[in-house]
Amino acid sequence: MCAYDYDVYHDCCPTRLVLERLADKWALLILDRLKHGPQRFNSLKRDIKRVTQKVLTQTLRKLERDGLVSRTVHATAPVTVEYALTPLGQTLTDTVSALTHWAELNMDAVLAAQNAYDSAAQQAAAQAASVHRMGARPALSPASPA
Amino acid sequence: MCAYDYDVYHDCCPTRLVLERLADKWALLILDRLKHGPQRFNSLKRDIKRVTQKVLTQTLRKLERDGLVSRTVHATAPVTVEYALTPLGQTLTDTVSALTHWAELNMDAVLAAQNAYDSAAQQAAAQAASVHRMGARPALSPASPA
DNA sequence: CCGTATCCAGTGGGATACTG
DNA sequence: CAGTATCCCACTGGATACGG
Repeated sequence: MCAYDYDVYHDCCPTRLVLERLADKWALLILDRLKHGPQRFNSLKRDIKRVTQKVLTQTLRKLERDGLVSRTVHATAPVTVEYALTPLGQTLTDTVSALTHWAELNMDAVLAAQNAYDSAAQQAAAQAASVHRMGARPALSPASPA
Repeated sequence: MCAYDYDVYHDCCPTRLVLERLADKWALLILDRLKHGPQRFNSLKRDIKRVTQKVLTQTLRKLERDGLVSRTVHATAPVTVEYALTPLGQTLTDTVSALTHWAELNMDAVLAAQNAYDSAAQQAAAQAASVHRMGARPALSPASPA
């Protein structure tokens, strides 16, 4: 994961470094929340369900390091920290929106495909068992026929 | 990772299920390669540097299960398998292209931001050490000054 | 050629407790 | 409020070997 491990990447396009950073569930979710304006730490934590402080902090640091998100500390009574998209980060909002939009639109189709795949795999497994002739792939989650 | 663990997600939008699948380095890379037309297994393996068979197979299975990629076995002498985007998968190509395109365009900016962040963190750490007054965040990779 | 099976090290990330 | 620190386990994904 070390960004300086360049010789590991000498044989492929360096955009993969950036892609790896973007290919992160939490980063995408944070970027998505930040589209709607600056957010405080706990606000993000509440918005993005089921994320722990540790992971949220880690991800925000990575995004800050990559110049996508800015971190502003307000020296108020109880310290207040605001996270916002940098200009660079804002150039990503359209793409992230496209991704989340696609997810919303096609969620049903994906779920249906999963069900079809699983039931097909299940039948194949059952058949292989009854005929007692192996050859069927176990698939991802065979939903054990018990 | 179980897709049926719905109660885990009852308090957030279910698109996250789809997003989690998409937020995968290898899946993105595969989708990107498949834009250019169907590919055989070993062709993909050669194209996508530094991916192991196991991981490539796993990722392809996930994509197949989600209905984004089709798997066609040709019963030739040495078995031949072709992977291609399904119609559903093709609706994602534009978004994936946008992502990789962004990565290419802004790679330099990201790298520059990383350097700036690291050197700033390094200076802060050094200063904190000399003044012997703690308070600086260790940052991600402080590039130990030692 | 296209996988699957097994082993195993590394790490992501959850739970929890503590600070400024 | 906004973190940091620690423990620790589950899972990722690499290497290797074998099978259809």
